[in-house]
Amino acid sequence: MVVLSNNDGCIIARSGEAKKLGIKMGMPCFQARPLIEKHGVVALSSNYALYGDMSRRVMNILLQFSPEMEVYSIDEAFLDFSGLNWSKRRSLARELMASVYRWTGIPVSIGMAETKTLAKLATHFAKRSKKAAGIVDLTASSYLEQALEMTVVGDVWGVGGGTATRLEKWGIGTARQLRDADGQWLQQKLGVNGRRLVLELQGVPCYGIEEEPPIPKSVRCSRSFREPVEDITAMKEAVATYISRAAVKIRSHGLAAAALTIFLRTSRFGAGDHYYDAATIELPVSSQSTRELLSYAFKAVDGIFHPGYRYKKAGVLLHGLLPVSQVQPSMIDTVDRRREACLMKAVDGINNRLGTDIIRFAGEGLKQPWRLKAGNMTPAYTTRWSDIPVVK
DNA sequence: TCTGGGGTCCTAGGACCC
DNA sequence: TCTGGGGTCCTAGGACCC
Repeated sequence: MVVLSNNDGCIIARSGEAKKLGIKMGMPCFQARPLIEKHGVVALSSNYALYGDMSRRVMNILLQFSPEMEVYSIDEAFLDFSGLNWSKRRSLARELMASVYRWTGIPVSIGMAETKTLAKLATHFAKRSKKAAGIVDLTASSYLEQALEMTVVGDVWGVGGGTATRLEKWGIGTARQLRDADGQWLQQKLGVNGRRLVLELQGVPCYGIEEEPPIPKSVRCSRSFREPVEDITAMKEAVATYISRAAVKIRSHGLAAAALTIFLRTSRFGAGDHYYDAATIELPVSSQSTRELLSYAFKAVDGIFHPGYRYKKAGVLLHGLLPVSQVQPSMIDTVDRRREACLMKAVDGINNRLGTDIIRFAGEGLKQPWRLKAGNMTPAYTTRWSDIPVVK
């Protein structure tokens, strides 16, 4: 089985069997099509409502095992187990694994170590080793050397493709060699991140547990289109939809945007005309009102839209985000911000209670033919009444 | 024919200040 | 002949993460 990205474009998750067939991460779906058809691979559209909800359930269980927890991504979290001895850690980890499995049906693996980088490395082995039974503890462990030796440098957390190639050129091919590299020399080569990498691998923590999710500094919403968009009305509908999404998001954090950027692009692939352009507008007063943001966004689209191109993607960025309470008002403001805030609060309230998009802006369009395709979606088992599993 | 989406951090260089 | 020293802020580009 494989899971596809938005628009059923790329392969973004694979079962063990799919990996064995040679289907690569990030591969465009159409390239994998022959393999998929030949071996009867099930290709599912991504179902973020389901994944998000299941993630939230898992995280809530984890929270019961350590109050010091950082939700790192949709399927990863860091927990602080410091101060516990080996046997206590071990039994807690086992209990945690069993609880998540019992309450959600999701198998998890656990890596423990002195630093985040080493803990990530430990999970790598926890996931793969049969003997480990899902738990690997590298804290003051005799296996640490072996694990570092067996890890290629590109698999270390924080080492991407480009850095891995450079490191290998300097004769650093394994995590162990990276740990033993000269920190000062590496700092010259890779900047402060190089130094942190070495220290973290040596067991000196450079990154703490971030319990509070940080307030976003920018919010982006962009999508590829199902069919290329050639008409400015459809383009404005799409941009309005993205603005609307992004605005809901900043309001949920109590933020206002000082500026917005709109970008349009044709396909990045193949021959023919490639076009990309972006326009940024600084607002006279920071705003979180969809209506106001929309009026500027439309002006931006007018400025960069050129008929004749087959646009494949558009997106919006809200930046310069600041808590509403810190927004600098203007003496010559033309917007009644109190009224606007009441309106947005009412709209968000209704949509929260009755379902996303119950109320939306006319500019977002009705038919929205450019909307994503998702050809093989699993039901939203846990977030939609009509999709709820039935016990027979 | 068909190729995702959303973030953060760091650095170098330029402009500017006293 | 010779031309200081110490900062901050902003931006673009690169790298990384999931």
